[in-house]
Amino acid sequence: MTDDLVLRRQVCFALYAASRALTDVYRPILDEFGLTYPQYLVLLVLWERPDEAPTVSELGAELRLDSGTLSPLLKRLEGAGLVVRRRSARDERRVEVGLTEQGRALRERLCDVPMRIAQATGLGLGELVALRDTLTRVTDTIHRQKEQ
Amino acid sequence: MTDDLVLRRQVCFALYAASRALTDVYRPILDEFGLTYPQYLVLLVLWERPDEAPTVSELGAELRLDSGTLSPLLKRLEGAGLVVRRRSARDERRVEVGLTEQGRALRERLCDVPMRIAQATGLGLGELVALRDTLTRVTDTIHRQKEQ
DNA sequence: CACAATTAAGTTGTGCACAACTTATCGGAC
DNA sequence: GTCCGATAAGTTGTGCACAACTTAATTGTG
Repeated sequence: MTDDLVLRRQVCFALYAASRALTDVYRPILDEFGLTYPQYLVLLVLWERPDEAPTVSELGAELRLDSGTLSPLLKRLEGAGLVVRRRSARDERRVEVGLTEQGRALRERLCDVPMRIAQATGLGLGELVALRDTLTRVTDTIHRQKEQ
Repeated sequence: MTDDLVLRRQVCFALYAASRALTDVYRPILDEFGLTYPQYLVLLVLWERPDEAPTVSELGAELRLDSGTLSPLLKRLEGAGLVVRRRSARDERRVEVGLTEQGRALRERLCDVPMRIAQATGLGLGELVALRDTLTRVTDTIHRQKEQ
């Protein structure tokens, strides 16, 4: 019963440790491009819809990050010349984030990253898909509870 | 093929998102005790062997955190009166971390936390164990690769 | 014993995350 | 048109993570 407090038994620690371990795999790869993992995530969203120029809020909804995290991160991506920010014409509160030519071009240079990461996990494709779906289900369950 | 770059397909994002979502569940619970999640993890290790007073390095090996993270964290736990740090007698380089009476007592007040977290995931016990084991396997695989 | 290499903890600097707050704009009720 | 509440982004402050470095103690080798 109080054995529940043992570190190795806890899913949460396994999750926390695995998340950091995977980020460790990303780090040297992304370092070559001067990117951090959260910056890479922002680029992933932008690459998915290269002509939409989502707002900061829309990026945040996708990644579940708020402006307190995204504003300085986007400023750094802009400083690196990968992204442009511009106030929306019809709603001056919004800031639209678009890719520069350089940011667009980076996509092809990073397209083999997911495969390299998948290999590092040591899991098969089926296991990876199952793991992803379980984790997504957990995340969605938690967020659904939070909204009530 | 380049669809591999889609955010929702990536295990890593699922992992990153799930880890943060679970920390969100912990936050209000641990807040009542003035703890953060990493601080709680340190206490978990200390509760497991309450009479050993592990060194900073030993804590770090267990949690995979370095002194750059642990030193200030332990200083805060000491400030909160939950932990004491003392230089080892036989090796003055080492710092041993022990529980105070207050830190020891906290264990009982937090013993129902794992169950509350498990419920928030929406997963059954079997799924939780399977998830934990898969994640632990991934983490171990990555760390084994890193050592070579 | 001397001293170079190693080890342990701490410090500094950068970049997330997130809470709490501020500023500016927008939309609706009147 | 005016004002009030809501919304969007940014700012500030705290606490991780982690790289790179510093300081101090210890170990190993000649």
